[in-house]
Amino acid sequence: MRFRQLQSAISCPFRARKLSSSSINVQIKQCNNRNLSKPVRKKSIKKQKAEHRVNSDSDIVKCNIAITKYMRNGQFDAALQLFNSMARKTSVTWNTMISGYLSNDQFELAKKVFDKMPQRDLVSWNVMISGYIKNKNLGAAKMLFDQMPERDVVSWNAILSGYAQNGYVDEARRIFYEMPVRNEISWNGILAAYVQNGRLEEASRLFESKGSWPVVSWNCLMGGYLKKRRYVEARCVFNTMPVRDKVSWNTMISCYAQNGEMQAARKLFDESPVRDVFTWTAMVSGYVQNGMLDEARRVFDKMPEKNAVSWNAMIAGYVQCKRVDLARELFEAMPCRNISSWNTMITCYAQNGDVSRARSLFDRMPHRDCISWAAIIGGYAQNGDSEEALRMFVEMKRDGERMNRSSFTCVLSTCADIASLELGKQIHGRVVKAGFESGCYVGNALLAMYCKCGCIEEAYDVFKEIEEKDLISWNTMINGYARHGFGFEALQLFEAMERAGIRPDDVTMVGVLSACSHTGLIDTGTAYFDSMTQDYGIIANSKHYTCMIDLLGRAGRLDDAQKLMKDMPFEADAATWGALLGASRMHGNAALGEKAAEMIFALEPWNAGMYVLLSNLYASSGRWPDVGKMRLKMRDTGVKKVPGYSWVEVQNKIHTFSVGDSTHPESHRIYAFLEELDLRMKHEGYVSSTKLVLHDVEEEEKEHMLRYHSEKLAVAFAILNIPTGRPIRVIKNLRVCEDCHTAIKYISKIVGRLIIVRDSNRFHHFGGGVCTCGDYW
DNA sequence: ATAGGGTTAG
Repeated sequence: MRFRQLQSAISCPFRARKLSSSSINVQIKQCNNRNLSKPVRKKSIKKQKAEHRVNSDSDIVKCNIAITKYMRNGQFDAALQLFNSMARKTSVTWNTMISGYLSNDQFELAKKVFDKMPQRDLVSWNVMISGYIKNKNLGAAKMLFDQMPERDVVSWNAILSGYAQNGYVDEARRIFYEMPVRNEISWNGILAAYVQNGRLEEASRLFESKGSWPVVSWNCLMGGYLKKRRYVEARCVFNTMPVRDKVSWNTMISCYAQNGEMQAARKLFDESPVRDVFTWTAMVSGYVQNGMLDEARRVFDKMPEKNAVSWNAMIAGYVQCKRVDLARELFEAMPCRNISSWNTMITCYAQNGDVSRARSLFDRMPHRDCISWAAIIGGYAQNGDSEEALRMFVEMKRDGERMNRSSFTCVLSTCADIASLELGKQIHGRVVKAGFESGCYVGNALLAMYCKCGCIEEAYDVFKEIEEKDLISWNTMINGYARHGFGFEALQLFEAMERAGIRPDDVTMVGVLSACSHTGLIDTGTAYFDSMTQDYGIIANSKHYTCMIDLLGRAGRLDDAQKLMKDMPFEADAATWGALLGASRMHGNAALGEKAAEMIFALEPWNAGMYVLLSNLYASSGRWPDVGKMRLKMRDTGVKKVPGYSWVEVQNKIHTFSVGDSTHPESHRIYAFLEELDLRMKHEGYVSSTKLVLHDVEEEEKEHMLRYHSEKLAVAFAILNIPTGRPIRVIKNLRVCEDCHTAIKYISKIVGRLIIVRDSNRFHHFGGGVCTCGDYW
């Protein structure tokens, strides 16, 4: 019936031209000759006679099919040419044009066709509604939905998914209950609404409330667990689902890959009945995320087909390990760059100190989004040019990048990553001006920024101001306290959270357990660990186990820690072994430490930090031949020790220091001050822990080397340049060295200052001769 | 036979 809606043809402007029916067929034939493969052409020649006869309905269908094909090939000009040449059209013809333009990201052209269309049918409205949603204009979509003369289940499903994609879960639920007819896509729509917005408990409750879901819904739920890094539950879904399609396999492979279980991922990759770009890309990014760059590259080179995501994953891998040249090489070779590719490269240059290259890419890229702006702003901030960073921030507004909540959030998270407190504070000011302060999203970003910049009190002030705190707000604050070594505050806040009736998730519990570990609350920690599954349905992941092993290990219960590790339902990862290693070192169990270190080696042969740690372990017991072996092994595997550096922000400028650095203009003053401090420290009883130096050198020489570590230089510089009474905030890219840690404790007492050091793992608040980490990290 | 709504990777 619908095919016969020929009304539209009457008002078609080209009817006036009186094209003969044969001329349309000629047109089709030409198109076929130019663009279609041989078998199709043969067929059309065979049928040529029939097509010559009339301008029939079947001719129109043939044209429609041809238009669809053009559109699928991205040839929307050819599609338009054919469309224009048609004397008669059906509404399907028009709808095909609209939908084709939309799938080619030509929203404006689609809208033009929709507006010009003489008689719209249900499909036209539905297509346009989803077009608006895709174009991030939910308001306009809703307007069309309200305007349309009649709605069917597709219209309702489209608007439901629109609400879901824009975070309006409650609205989506209302739509779901309001709609007159529901099909399985509607059910999947409401399920996806929960999943996409991180409300997994509701999703799983919904899922269990009803039997028989289509495979898409199983995939949706599994993907939700993947996004939340709840791999155990994801695997459980995978094992339970009655039918599996390609997406199911791909999702499960991603789960393993992201959880660092590359062998399991590989096994599933081999077992999977079908492999597509997603499958291959999941493997590439899995290897990348686990630092196995060579393996990633091998898979990447073998891929039968690559898209932008595959290229970007590989490039990001090179960026991660600072292989700037390889990253650039791929970026220049890739045929299908998108915004993300440009953004990755900009970040790459910015993080490697080449802001001018970053800027030149930024200026050259065809389109910018808020990530691009955050990357370039962060680049300037990170390289000590806060003025230019702020100027670009203003520029962003002028460029039309909407200063919405998400761009604030973006830039704030950049500030957090690079710990650029001054810039963060300036942006905080602008957030207040824009009236976004009390909102949850921006509030959480501000909160995280202050936590990561070492301002735990300011973070709490922001936390208090957030009107409707969500799970993320609580998690950020609890984990912030825990990472700063304020275990007591973290636990208090957790109790407040329970009183407020907010259900904790796995992330919350990581904060809680590590707080227990830092405050030495062994029984409390054990009780929380045991109860979290029963009370909240949270299945312990490797991070929870790592906290527990840390907790037991710290208390010297190495046997219990080992037993817990054996009882884990999955293989221990490097972080878990790392906790055991730390405990072994603390309690002088060299044999166990060595075993742990070797396990970490096996799991992460590229982990340079581990070589150094193990070298130190050998060195501390005078096993110099083993130290030498380590050095050889490092050279053979091509692992490069990441150079340690520390930085500190003074009056809007970031000052960076590396080991034995003498390039800073105030170098002489800094060294003189350190000499002076050294004398006073020794007077107080400080003895440098020379046993930790990697090399077998004379005692005096060792002491000399230790004194020049980057964190000490940064601290000394900061004391000299930051007015008394204000805290000193130093950031280090690696873990703080043990000797420096001891020294900074003394220094904090001698100069009477609060010194906050953020290292790659946690925060240390030094004051009055002690540190909040309790000398264990 | 041709047009519309739901799931996966950076």
